[in-house]
Amino acid sequence: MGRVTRRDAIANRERILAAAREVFVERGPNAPLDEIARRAGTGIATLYRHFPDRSALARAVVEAAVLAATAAVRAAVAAEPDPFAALRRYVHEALDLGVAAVIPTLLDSVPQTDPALTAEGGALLDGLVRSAQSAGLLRPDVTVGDLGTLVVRLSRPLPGGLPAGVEAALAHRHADVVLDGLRSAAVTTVLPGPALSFDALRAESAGTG
Amino acid sequence: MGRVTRRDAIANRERILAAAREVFVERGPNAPLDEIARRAGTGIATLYRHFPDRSALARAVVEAAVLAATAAVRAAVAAEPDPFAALRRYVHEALDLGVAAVIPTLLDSVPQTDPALTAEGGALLDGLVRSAQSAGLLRPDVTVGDLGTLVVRLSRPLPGGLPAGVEAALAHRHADVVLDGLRSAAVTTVLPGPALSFDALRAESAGTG
DNA sequence: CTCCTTCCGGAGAAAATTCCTCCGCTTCGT
DNA sequence: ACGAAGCGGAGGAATTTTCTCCGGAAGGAG
Repeated sequence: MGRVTRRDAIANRERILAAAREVFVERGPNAPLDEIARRAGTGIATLYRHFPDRSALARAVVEAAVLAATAAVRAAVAAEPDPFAALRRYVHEALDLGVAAVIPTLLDSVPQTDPALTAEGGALLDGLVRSAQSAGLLRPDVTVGDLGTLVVRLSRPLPGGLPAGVEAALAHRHADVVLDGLRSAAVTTVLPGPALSFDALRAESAGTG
Repeated sequence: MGRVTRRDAIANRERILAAAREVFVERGPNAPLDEIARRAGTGIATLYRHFPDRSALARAVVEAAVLAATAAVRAAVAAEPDPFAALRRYVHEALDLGVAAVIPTLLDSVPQTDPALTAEGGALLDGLVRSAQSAGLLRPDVTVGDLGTLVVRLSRPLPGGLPAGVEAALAHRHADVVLDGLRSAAVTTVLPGPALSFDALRAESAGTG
């Protein structure tokens, strides 16, 4: 009894996930599912067939995003011996994947996510930050939380609707400005305000909706 | 015939404008007007009384935002002889005013805005950028467009709903990172991608909706 | 303090949007 | 070429959003 899934079905599922990632980032966790289907180039019924309701779709999007981000950190660490270079590679890669902003957007629409899911990527990134700081390459007053939220800021599309190509090019451009600001050599003032880890950020965000 | 406007009416108008600024930034140009009224602490009828329709409200919000931003540049120039310090002051002030992100959000929902409105602020900021670059303080490969869009990235609330205080503190913190990355001393690579002025940005954004 | 004018708030009908299922047709894989 | 799996879109139900109407509250002049 070959339990086979058809190729077009797999491809559609993939395109729906990608479209959902974009639309959720642009329009928030309550974005209309019709628009996701439209952007994926499928009918709305296909979306409902693959994901019985919004929360199932959200869950799948978050899971895919976290896995992709984790893989990107792992790849960056493997490819670059210099920890700051690894950080830099990760940031640009995360922008290309378009994977960062959707995670905080959907995390609290997705109850009881497995904490093990985010653990590995968080730990890897944290290690990268620490070793870049030990090597004197990354300014000592930033945290993993800053890194993550800066990438979120960089990867959200700007309001006003730029064409995708310009949007992406600007993001990489601005990432390089931010990365230059993150080097130890760039420090001119000690950063104000709360130095929050990922966990502290999640704890804070419990308060407001 | 004292043509007087009552004080509570003026106060309500102001609170609606402030709420609209926030809500438009968070939920986009089609945000429900009910939510704006609710956040302003007024009834929905009061909103409609002051602003006959969505586009009148949007127009008023944009106008107020542009005027406030222009005043902020002017004040920064007046207060700081050092052009980079003026830039820095402007960035932080713009974050406090919460005024940057709403402009691109609403600009194309507001047809036929007076170009003279944005002209002064744009010219002032452009002059500031140029003189900071001439003085060798600001990296030469950034444009006013970069400045503006970076401030937009910094002033949008992060997805996931942090409490307002944390949100603001993080924004100022990240602004300092970005500002350090904008100094001439920070340059490690030439910035990739398009170096767009404000006008070029507006021209680009005509394409996609 | 009182009266008149201006303004406010919320109810609720109408309009618009969004959800989500059903079923005839298409495409895949063998 | 046949059977099974998957697809798309129509369309009614449910939800959200718009926007007006009017009884009552609140500001301000005298």
